Amino acid sequence: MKKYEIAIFDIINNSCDHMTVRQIYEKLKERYPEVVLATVYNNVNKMWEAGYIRKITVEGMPDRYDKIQRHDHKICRICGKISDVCFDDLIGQLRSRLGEEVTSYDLKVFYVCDTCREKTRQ
Amino acid sequence: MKKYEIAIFDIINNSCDHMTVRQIYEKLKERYPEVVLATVYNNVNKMWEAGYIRKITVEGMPDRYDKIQRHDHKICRICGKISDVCFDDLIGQLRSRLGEEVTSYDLKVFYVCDTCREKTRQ
DNA sequence: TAATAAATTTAGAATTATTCTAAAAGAGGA
DNA sequence: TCCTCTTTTAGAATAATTCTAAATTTATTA
Repeated sequence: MKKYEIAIFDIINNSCDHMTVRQIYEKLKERYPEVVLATVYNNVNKMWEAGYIRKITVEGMPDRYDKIQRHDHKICRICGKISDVCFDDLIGQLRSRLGEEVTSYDLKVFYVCDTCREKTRQ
Repeated sequence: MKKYEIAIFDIINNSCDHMTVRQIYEKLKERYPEVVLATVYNNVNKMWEAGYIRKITVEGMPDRYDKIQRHDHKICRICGKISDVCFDDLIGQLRSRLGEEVTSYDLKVFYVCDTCREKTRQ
């Protein structure tokens, strides 16, 4: 039986962050100090291929993993913080433009978060 | 005067592909065989920071660079091919939902290209 | 124009993320 | 128990990217 798959799945699903493999690994080590980084890579890759989790890629950062349910992301241009945000589902519009072979989409909105706006203000 | 900046900028703007640093470098070497990879990294980084070019990041691929003018991308789920596509500008909608601090967005549509659909069919 | 300052380029090492490989460890069934 | 299949591990390998310091080029200015 897979020892870590469920644990990793839970970490991804119960965090409001969007965690990198390294962060998942650190978190997992709190409960299983003996676990190894490659195991996390193995598991997230399989789960991602199987469609249980979502991968989000932002320029200059390592890949992050996220729960699967539909939502979008806003990313602070300055500090890179990623937050969930949910716009209307565009899949219908996109399909009517491109055809049925559209399977999904990825929408990231860049903005400046409150903290960074304050800092820049002075 | 910068020797390579304009050349690199032209390569990015005149290609219909979305080139990786490596590809830009190979292309640039056709004209300047002595150029070095780090130079391409230096230049694309500066141009990206200055906002002259766009960076596009897709999971599992190295970063790619693109012209700045507004457009979206469709990416084949199977072979990874990236093409330009232009949907209506969403910036207004996004701002009205999130506020004026929205600066830009990135929309990628995943689909299955004709070639890959054929292959999968059999 | 010579001297100096500033920016760019280069070479190569260093870092980081990720994948790969082969061996070790588990688990379940015959 | 023996065998097979899967997961985990350790660590090497790869690939993308950044960093550093030196060399070269370009710009500035006295």
